[in-house]
Amino acid sequence: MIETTTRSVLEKIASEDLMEIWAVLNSEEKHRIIDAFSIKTFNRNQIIYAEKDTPKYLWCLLKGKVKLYKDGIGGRPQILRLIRPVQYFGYRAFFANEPYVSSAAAFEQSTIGCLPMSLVCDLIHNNIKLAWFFIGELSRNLGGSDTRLVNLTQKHIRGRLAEALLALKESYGLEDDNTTLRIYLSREDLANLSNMTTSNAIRTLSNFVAEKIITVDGRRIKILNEQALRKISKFG
Amino acid sequence: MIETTTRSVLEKIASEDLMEIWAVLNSEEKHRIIDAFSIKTFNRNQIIYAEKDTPKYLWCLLKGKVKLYKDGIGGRPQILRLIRPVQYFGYRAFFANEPYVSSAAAFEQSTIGCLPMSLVCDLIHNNIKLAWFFIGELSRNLGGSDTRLVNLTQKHIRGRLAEALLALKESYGLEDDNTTLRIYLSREDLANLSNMTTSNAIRTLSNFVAEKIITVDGRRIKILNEQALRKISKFG
DNA sequence: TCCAAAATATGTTAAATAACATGTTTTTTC
DNA sequence: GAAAAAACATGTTATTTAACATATTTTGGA
Repeated sequence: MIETTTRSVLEKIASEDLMEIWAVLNSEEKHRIIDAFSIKTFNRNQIIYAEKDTPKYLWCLLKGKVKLYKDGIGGRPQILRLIRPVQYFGYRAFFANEPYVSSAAAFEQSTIGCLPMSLVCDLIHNNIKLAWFFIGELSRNLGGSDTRLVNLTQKHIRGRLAEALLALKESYGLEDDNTTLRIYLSREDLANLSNMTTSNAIRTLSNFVAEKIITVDGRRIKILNEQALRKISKFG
Repeated sequence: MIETTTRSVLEKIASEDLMEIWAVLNSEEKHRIIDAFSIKTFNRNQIIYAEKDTPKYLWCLLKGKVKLYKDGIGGRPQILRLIRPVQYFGYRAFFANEPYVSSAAAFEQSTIGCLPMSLVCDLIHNNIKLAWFFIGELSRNLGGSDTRLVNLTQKHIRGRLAEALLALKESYGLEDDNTTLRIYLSREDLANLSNMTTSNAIRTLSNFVAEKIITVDGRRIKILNEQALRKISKFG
């Protein structure tokens, strides 16, 4: 039964982040959520929703890693945002009352919960705190998007790649060795994150290795000199 | 007295857009707004607020034209959004609980109302519709910002300039002749809107004139062939 | 009205980056 | 385990765009 599954998965997650949103609800409302909440598994590179789709659900990444991206000129994708557990996504277009302008896909196998937006709207009407949660999230995302716009348009290749590596660290953290990025991206994804061709991502990555700023072993990237990365990112 | 001024200016504006937000308030709440509302005039190029400032007010453009922009590498500004009457702005950073990441300045002499955000927050707590208004605005802006990111990074110069001209038409409309843009931007502002150097904005504008897509008379731009502009913008 | 400053215009050169070509390695699939 | 496909790597060339240089025109003050 879905309900049982939901409960057990949610209990395993046990994240304050996840729960703090719903903490404001009363017991009856919480039951409505648990009943409506369904959990799906997405495989590596599987699309969760696509541009132009009609938004219906609030998605919640429970486990795994997800990218929001948008296909541009000639279908060239640009990664817009990185989603980590436990974050909500996919609600913007619904709130704007438009079709999705971007797509979501799993970087790796991911466990994702979803809740009908109609229910979310119902709950917002009775819980101003839920409204505040979304106002805050949207505001932070918009600030990030504006900053990213300037960074991606004005920085040179090295600056953009350095920034992307720092963003990956920020979003997904490091392994226990405290140097290895806890995400393994293809060179293509790395390029789509940094607005450059795959060839240039490979080349620039090699340059960073030659300069002993990072090491690369397949898709495993170790950050040796974060200070240098910050400098390159800042200078542009 | 400010109150009198406020009333008289607001009566002149008489915009449904402006009022529909506050329509949900009761009489006592409306009085609180009118008392707290103050109206300022900004001259051409005058800065309304600057990056890193602490946000305190909800701004409302009553008359004139305003740009939101962000200084990037080497101080090169990028225009992020165009504000027209009657639109609200400057609230995002407050809601995100961060300093401003962008600045606002008047393109031309503008009349702008402002209201303490603390009051806005108070009102939101009692009026879920006000919360919905901001959720909607933030959501539409975020979608626009994501789309703009891809356009500015992937389109070539001609595409970016064509897009900028269409955006200017969209935001500020045309004069009575139904061809002349109702805004007179410097080539520099046009460049900062389209992510290119001033020289390239001038050059590309000249090319469009040579191709009979537009005419230029000083800062007065007439759109002769909007279809062509759309094609150039779309192709990239 | 004249001067200085800013804005506009245009040509030339240099730098950054994409596009293309080609080979190698790794991964997937049957 | 072999074949095919995908990913990675690297060199070369072409294109796009910025940077620079230098006039010319317009604008805003004294």
